[in-house]
Amino acid sequence: MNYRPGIPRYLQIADDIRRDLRGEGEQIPSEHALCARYKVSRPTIRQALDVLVQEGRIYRHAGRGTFSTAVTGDPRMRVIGSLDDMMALAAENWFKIIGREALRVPPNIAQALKLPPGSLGYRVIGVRHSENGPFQHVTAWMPEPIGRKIAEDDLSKTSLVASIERHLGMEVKFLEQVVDAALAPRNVADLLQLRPRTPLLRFERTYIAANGEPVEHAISYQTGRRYPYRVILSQADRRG
Amino acid sequence: MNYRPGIPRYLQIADDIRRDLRGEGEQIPSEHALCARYKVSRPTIRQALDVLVQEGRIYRHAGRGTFSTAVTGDPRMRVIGSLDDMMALAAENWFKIIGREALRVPPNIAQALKLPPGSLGYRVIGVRHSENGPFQHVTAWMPEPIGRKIAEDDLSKTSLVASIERHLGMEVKFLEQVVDAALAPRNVADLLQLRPRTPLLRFERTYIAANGEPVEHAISYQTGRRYPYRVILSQADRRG
DNA sequence: GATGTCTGGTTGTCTAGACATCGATATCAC
DNA sequence: GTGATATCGATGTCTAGACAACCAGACATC
Repeated sequence: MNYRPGIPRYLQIADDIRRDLRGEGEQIPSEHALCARYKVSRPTIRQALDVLVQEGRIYRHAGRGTFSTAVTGDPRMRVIGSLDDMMALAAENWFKIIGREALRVPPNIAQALKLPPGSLGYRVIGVRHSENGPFQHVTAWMPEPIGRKIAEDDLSKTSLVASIERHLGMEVKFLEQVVDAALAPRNVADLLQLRPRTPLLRFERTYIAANGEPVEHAISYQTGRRYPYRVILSQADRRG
Repeated sequence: MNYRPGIPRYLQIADDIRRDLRGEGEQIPSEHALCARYKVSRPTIRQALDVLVQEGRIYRHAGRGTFSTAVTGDPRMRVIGSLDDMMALAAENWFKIIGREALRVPPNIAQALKLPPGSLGYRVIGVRHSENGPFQHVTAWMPEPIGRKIAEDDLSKTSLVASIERHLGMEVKFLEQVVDAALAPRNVADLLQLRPRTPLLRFERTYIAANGEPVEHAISYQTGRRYPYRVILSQADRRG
């Protein structure tokens, strides 16, 4: 294998092994064998395998070996958190902006964004459409400096979080979310072309950067279409 | 530091560092300094820090240092997947079983559990209660061999998945979930002491073991109480 | 004052092993 | 045959470094 310079070997090896996975629970070569094949030391191989374990594509069993998981890859099934907008599973969808402006933040938003009460914020309201029509109503707030930076961006195709990450130069690392079921408010029902009092999913999300700073708070209503996702349970999740 | 035998050092070090985290975005000692403090080599320190990065408690910045995350620890806020029953956030809750029996599985359940049509399965129906009353209605199916093994377990205090993991000797690693909003069916509304046509969250979950084998499929209705959780977004999530 | 450069410290990647522990298999004793 | 034991190969943990890439701040230069 010829390694491309500038890219860590363990990532290149992980990519190579991932390509070869059959996804049928088969055993993959031992770490020692992979050392020989890729001509690297065992810690490097282990680092590559760690990536795949983290992705849920393989699992290890001490004393037995390493195996690929037999999870079928339903393309609609995404790992939670893979998208700003986790409802955006339709192949084609776009965001229609209804309003974007700088405003003083209401108290509950100020608390979520850790801003002083009465601060200036930036609000974006819009509706997400698929080829079948509108399916999501979003009200997003962010601190005013962030809003000013993304003000010129075209948000119809990219996502808010992607735009924020680019301007902030920092990874968005956490998503805190509250979900419940609610009957469609009048204005939302109108925009989503639904009868009033249709049951909807209501998400309240706060996106948080790696340093713990909240960067966006959004309230969204989704139509009752089914909303599938996959969670990879990790050991860390179980410690509580 | 005195290391306890039988427990990997990197885990003991991670525990020790975690205890000292202030959670205010402060810089923690450099890896070199930690090597000196804990008298281990740098790869071991890095392995310990990897655990904390994975948990979202710290983040690294190449060339600058390592910092604790300033995420406030709302105790109601749990990492998704931390519990079999993610609604079980109430300090006290218990599960009242309405029925448990071996039955032929309906076609949609057979598909989810990857069983041949018409196979024998094991069904558990119950209601989860908190001190405030019933809040969740569950219909869980599992393959008959698994059901037989857990048949004698007391499920009122433990969770189904914990029971399955113990009997199976394998970790449950994936959760595939579909969520939507629905109006309460009559029988569910009765058992949850709600008016008919109350909007409810409806979850359809498949729990999958590390080898890809489905071990449980559950359909549950939750009352409209708010349902908060935290997601740690990882790099792996973004590739999909 | 603004810009570029050097420097020290940090994390990122990688080597070449060592020993421990676990699990399945084969062998041996009964 | 059956059960205990030995063995072997697998992953798990750990050492003691090396060099690279990156960042911030000090310093010199324009």
